[in-house]
Amino acid sequence: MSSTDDLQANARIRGAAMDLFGKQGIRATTVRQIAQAAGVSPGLVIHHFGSKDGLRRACDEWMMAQITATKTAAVSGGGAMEAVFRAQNQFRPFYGYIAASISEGGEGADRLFEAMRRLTRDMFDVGVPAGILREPSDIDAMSTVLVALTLGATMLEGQLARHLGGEHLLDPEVMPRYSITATELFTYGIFADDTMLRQIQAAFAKPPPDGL
Amino acid sequence: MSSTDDLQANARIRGAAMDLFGKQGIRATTVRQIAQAAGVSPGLVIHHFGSKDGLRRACDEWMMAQITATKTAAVSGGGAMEAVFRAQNQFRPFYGYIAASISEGGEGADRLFEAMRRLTRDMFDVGVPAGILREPSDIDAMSTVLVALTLGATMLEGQLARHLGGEHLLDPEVMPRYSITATELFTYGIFADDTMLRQIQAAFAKPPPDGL
DNA sequence: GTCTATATAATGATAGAC
DNA sequence: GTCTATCATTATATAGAC
Repeated sequence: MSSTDDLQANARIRGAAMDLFGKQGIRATTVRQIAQAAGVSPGLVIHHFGSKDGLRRACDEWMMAQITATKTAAVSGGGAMEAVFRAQNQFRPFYGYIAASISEGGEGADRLFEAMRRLTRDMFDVGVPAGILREPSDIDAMSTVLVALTLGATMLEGQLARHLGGEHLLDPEVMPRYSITATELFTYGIFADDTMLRQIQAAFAKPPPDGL
Repeated sequence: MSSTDDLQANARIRGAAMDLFGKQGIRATTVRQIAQAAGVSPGLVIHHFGSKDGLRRACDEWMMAQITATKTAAVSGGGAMEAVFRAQNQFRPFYGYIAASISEGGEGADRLFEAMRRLTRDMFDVGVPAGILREPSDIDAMSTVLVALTLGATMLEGQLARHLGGEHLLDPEVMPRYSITATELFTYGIFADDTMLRQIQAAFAKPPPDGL
């Protein structure tokens, strides 16, 4: 019982921390706020995790465990592409925390970004042979850029949602408009043809004629 | 002379603030750090701007002035599309600050995001008739999403650059790979065809069959 | 395990000399 | 205009009772 209660308080504190870290940023979130949200005293938070940074590390490790566990399940199960998409959606509630943790740096940030990049790369490895995704010319770079764009947009969720007619990305007025627009962008791009792409490829292929 | 020196110190402080705000975030940056970077005492920073928040407001206002000034120049000058692209590039060094200011909220954040969104929308208004850009089905949503994606990626510059083989986005090893990949994404998208787009459009067009 | 103090460090802001 | 010294506030972390 006591060990069960312990685990519950532990999990409640971690959950509250990930929620607030994701919404306000890690530095902007105080131990007192976390304690209040979890319904415990500030002292208990430190008692369990040693320090605020220890709590943050615990959040990173929990998140990593979720990602690796899901990846294993996705690979072993049937319907590979659906599983990969499901994995992406499954983590959307945590995008806020992931983005905050990565953007504020620290030890776990690199591993967390790498895990997300791997997840996205797996999506290409499965989706290209399946005929769902086109093959990027630089699959590692494309995975990296996609993760940065997706996580980055999460950090600006408030502005995004406000301009799309709501408060949060998951609001019923906002979500359709965002999903359709993002999918349209990832289907057709924004350029009418490949003129710009060839210009940029050419510009970087040879040493520039003059400065810059 | 004295007034000239005053302006110089003022500008130096503001410049140091925008640099550090952009790199570390506003909350994470201390008045002492800004003072040291600008080569002045912490007291002088407060003396000139009243408070840390006053300094931040001054940065927002300076940034807004730059954007509006450039917009005017771009519209009045010839070669509209080139001017718009030039405007986008001109602000890249400040993307870090813009993203930080917007993501940490406050008074100026909304105006700043709106200014960037207008700038991007103008790009479509000029680029679509010119045959350079395809017409999005929801041009306001597309402008908003593009700004969020672009600014958001800036916040993760460190990770982006690290995976692309360098330290900063502007490094000579990193920039070509990033530019080409991003342009490829914005030219071809990632999907092989419009299957996914039609699925999502259909899913949101009618009330979902069951929960969610 | 959990709470209530309390100690300590860092930060934004002020006051007054030059 | 600029600096040094200081204050007041806030936040993390500790200590000890229950």
